[in-house]
Amino acid sequence: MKKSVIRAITEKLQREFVLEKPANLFFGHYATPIAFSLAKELKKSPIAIAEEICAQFDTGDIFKEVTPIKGYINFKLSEHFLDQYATWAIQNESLFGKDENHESILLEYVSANPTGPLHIGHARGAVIGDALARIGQHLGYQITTEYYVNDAGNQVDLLGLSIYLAGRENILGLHVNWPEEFYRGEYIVDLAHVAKAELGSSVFEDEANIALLSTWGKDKMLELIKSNLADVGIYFEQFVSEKSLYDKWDESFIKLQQHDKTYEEGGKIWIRSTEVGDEKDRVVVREDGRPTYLAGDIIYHDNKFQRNYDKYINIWGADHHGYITRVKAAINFLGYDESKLEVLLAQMVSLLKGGEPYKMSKRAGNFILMSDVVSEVGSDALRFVFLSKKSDTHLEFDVDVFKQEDSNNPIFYINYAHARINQIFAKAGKSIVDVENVLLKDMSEDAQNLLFSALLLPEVLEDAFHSRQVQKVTEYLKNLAASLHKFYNENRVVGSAEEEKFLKLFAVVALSLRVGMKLIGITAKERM
RNA sequence: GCGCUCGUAGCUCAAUUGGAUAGAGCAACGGACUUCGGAUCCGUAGGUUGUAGGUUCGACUCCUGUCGAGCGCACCA
Repeated sequence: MKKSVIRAITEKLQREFVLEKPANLFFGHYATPIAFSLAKELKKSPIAIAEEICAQFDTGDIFKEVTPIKGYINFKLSEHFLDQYATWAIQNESLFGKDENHESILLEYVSANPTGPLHIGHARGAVIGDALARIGQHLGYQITTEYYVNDAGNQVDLLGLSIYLAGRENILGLHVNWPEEFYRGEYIVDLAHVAKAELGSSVFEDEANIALLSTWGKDKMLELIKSNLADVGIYFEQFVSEKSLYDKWDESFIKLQQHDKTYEEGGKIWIRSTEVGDEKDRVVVREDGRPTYLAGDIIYHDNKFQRNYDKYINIWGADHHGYITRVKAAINFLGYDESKLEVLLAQMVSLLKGGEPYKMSKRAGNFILMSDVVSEVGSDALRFVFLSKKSDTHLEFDVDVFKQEDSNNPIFYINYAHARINQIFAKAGKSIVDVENVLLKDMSEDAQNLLFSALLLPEVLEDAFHSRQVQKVTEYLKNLAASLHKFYNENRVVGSAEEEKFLKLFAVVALSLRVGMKLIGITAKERM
């Protein structure tokens, strides 16, 4: 819809312009403030320019009216145009909102350490990444989703040690001196019991088995993470193991050396990240020859860029923000265009329970499991809460309040609108094919506005994806549902003279609700 | 101390990325059905967009200062 409008206006103006939607539909469906920017150039008042431009347009197929108001140029679409689009949309549901972008994008998200179950903070990035992937794919982008598995390093070792010690204490009944840092939480003890069943309790008798328990535990945790994700309908196309990339270190290291971006000092190898604004240079290989985490990420991003995507999106928890400069530096030093990497930060989620703050930490056992919240409120509600907020705002909510949400939950509100439309069709004894060719003309202003809103989904999706702000979709769905409920309360459908027109109109609304919900990972209900 | 993110109605959040009168939901109050499902709708009230400047036709949005919150500031990941 927007594209047709832009094409028609470009034909007349022969120049770039900003097209926006007026705050109030009373002005028109679309508007452009171009007269303001032309004012200086033409040395005339915006109001005069707007009037002149409007005179160039003749009302025809697309526009019913083109009017200047206070310097803005407003476009009102013709019913004929809206009706044609509506008919097409109803008859081509699977194509509605589709587009033909060809950009290829590698989307990496979640990538939580395989040392424990996912917690509520991970869920935010997970849900946002998944929605972006769904929307992007719908718009034609070639999106590959990927999970980077940190299966090497201290954290995994610590997991093995924690299971080992938990086994000694809980299964062998031995006294254990716990180190300062280890993984707490009952899942470690559970793991120890599973280890006993699968590996035998003797595994806890020799500390040489810690390495085995690390690998074993990591695999178990990855399985658990996958099932946590599956519970909210998230499936990754690829998992990339950090460990498996270490073979390629030499290759990446040579590139860095060739560009003179590393140096040796104190027996360690450093990367010159200060050259591109980092606070200090970073160690990539320790004195004992073990690579640091950053080395792993350098190889990984080298590997990513070799796969030659048009763009790379990483969704990280906001606590990793300080890491962006380093990784971008590395990408630059490897000889790639670091602007192709976009890092979206999912801000911290602060949870309250009964007004008490919850401190979330993976190392302490005191965090809220994503799976607990999902089983309490369901996947749909969890998704909707996270998708309704910009990812970079600090989000705070009380679990108890979240649990209470039932009829006040916006999901119910939207589903109700969708189910309601189905009920009306049933009541009228008609189906969509009976009304899809009805001409939508001479409708009230309200009906036309509702139709226009319902047809906006494609451009909302485009906007949401471009700006990487999925809350635009949930916001749209809430508004569309509200418009439907309002219209329903003010207009009798079944039995009225305009029954068929309204049914067709409602069919378009239901279509947008259904497609929009599907793209945020929620299935619209036919009845409630 | 330095850096990143954020600060909008009592609460939780939007605001077409620099555009027209800053909008929703919750909470509060007052209304609307012998109903196409009231799980809905209508109305009232609620704001100096943390604060002080600046940029311009125009600022919640951009710049500078300042206050406050969260998170970082590893040879952990």
